[in-house]
Amino acid sequence: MKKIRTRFAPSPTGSMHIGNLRTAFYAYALAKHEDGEFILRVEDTDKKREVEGGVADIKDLVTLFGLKWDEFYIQSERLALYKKAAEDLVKSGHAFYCQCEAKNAKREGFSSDKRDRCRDKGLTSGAIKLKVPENETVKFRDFVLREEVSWNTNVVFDATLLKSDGFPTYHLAVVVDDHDMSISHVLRGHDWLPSTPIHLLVYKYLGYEVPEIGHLTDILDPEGGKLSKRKGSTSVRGLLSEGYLPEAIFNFVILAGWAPKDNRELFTLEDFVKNFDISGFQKSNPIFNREKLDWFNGHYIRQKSDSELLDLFDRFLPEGADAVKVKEIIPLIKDRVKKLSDFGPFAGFFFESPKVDKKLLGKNYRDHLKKAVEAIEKNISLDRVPEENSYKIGDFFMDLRVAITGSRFTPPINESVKILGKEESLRRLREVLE
RNA sequence: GGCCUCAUCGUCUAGCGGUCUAGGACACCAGGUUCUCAUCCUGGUAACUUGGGUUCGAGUCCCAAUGAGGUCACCA
Repeated sequence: MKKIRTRFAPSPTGSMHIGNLRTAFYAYALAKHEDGEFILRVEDTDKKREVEGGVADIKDLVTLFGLKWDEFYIQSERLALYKKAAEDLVKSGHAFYCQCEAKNAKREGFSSDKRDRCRDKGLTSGAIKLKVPENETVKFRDFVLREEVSWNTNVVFDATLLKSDGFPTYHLAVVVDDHDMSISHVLRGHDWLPSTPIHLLVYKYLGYEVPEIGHLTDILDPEGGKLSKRKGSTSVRGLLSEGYLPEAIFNFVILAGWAPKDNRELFTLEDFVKNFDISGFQKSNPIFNREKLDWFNGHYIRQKSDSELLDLFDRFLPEGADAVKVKEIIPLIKDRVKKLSDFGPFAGFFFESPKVDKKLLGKNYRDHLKKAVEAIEKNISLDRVPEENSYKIGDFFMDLRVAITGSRFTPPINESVKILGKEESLRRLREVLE
């Protein structure tokens, strides 16, 4: 059987989106499940949109999520290849030079002209465009949709293959590279489906064998439409900086658009590769569900050891927080946080004296707190105070909680007082009693 | 608007002609554990878009309508 070779081909044009990352996971699993090869290819053919450090960022992220590429390519270093292919197409009569001004899609809206004016001018320089034939049928079987998709070439436009600056467009580069790199399965976003007939024609005219091609679903925004960077953070970097673990992002994202036969929910990359099956691909677009991501994140946080968490929380700690104290706090908040950035909301009171809203206190709070002060001064367990004074346990601890932390929802208050220390605890109680 | 794709609980999904009085997960609700919150454990509410076919039999196959998404650049 032919070796499976897939590629992840992002553009260094901005921060990576979770949809792109998901494509990488799928492509990786598709190859590795069959002991195939995974190739990383940077598609930097639009020099206007390229961002500084984009390539390094892609490599960093792919590595962070545990994907190892077997080969690495950068399209801007392969320009001669594309130029040759484009010129070959002109020679064989399937492409032509064009010197028209670039169209501005934003201004013209949807275009109706499929055929280019330069088609038969016999120009010998400029951009190179595909000469699309009239009234032919092009088709392929999509391995994700498991369905044949076809077009009449009358609806396909004379796409630009080589720009006048010598760089290829996606349409040319993707075909030339996938062939040159012996890619067996092309996996890409749904948004590429409408331009597939262009690629099919290029494959045909270049005499290349067409690989398996599959189009993935788009992850949708809860408001409807494609995920946009404006609504919520959907860039991978953004999620990471909010305190989501790579394990959680991975698990969440692979399950948006793919599902195992046995309803299993928890996957590591290794599990995913092992269980991967093409028939698990979904056909309809999933909606980005923050609650489920939060659940995965909480789950994976709880899987971590306290010392691992100490490192993980590092970026989210208040100014000057010392490691010894943080280490004591971690067991108390581990079951409570959904994101690493929740450290502040749950444990901020350890580092900064809270403003206590007296309205949160019960009517007997003065008695409760006085007795608590006495107990702490004498090093007596706070657990004994309610029974010795016939206080309702819940009421006593709630007043103590509010006085110490300023909130009704906190980690266990007894342990918190111990971590906070005798001095500081007494200081806070007395301040409320003043 | 043309073309393309899709359609099971609120969300992610299982289901690939009879085993579906439709299963799981998140969320939600209720109960238990508990000094609060949370974790954890129990239980519960909740779905086959509509209309035609095909078939002994349709969530599962076909067609249409409707709805949703994508695309129509010398961007990817």
